[in-house]
Amino acid sequence: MLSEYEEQAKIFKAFCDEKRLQVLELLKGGEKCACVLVESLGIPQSSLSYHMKILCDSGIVESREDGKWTHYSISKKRGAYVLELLKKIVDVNDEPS
Amino acid sequence: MLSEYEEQAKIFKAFCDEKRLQVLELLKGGEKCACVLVESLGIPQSSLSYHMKILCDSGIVESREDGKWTHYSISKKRGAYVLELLKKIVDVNDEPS
DNA sequence: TCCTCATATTTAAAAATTTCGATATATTTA
DNA sequence: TAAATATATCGAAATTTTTAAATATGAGGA
Repeated sequence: MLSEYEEQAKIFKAFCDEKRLQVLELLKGGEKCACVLVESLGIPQSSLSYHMKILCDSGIVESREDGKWTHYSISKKRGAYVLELLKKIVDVNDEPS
Repeated sequence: MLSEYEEQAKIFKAFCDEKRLQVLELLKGGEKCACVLVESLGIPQSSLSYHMKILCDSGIVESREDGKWTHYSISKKRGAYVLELLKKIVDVNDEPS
């Protein structure tokens, strides 16, 4: 079981890598198959698979299996959650005047 | 010069480490001196300094020198910027119905 | 000036992450 | 059933990040 900070760190890991940000940009346009992502990023299939695992583990990306294919998409619900989380982190408690 | 994705990845690096999340939590309560942060986190001074550099490089934390002391605080402006950035990343373009 | 204190930087080692070829698994097609 | 295809996983190497002791810098205070 992870501590709260470890949990949060894991979520934000999704966003602190160039390749993963590229994937997210592509998924913004809608669900994509792994084969499309491999092609677009120009990296080996196993490398993409590694990054997709991290994205899915963070919860920001969901996968849907369809026969041989795996389709990935951004989880709107998780996106909203992560936004709220970040808001709590960066919103400073203003000192009472 | 960094690519756009590298730039963004660098910003989010601030949030993907347990120690740095702890620091941010402490800074939520207002500006803190490095000595207070070292004490609270219970890590060597050089380690704190390392993490503070990453936080400052990402822009989310600002430092203010006052004689021997360095005081750190969360940048509200940068916080708002990072929130907007994340919003753009996770907000899916809905398909037209 | 000399000493002490707060912090940054250097350095080397340790740990974690990333890469990518090879292999495994599962599904569709011939 | 055999071959081809899509993807996941393994394993080793490469790279990056993190740690922490040692050292450097620079600002008071004696």
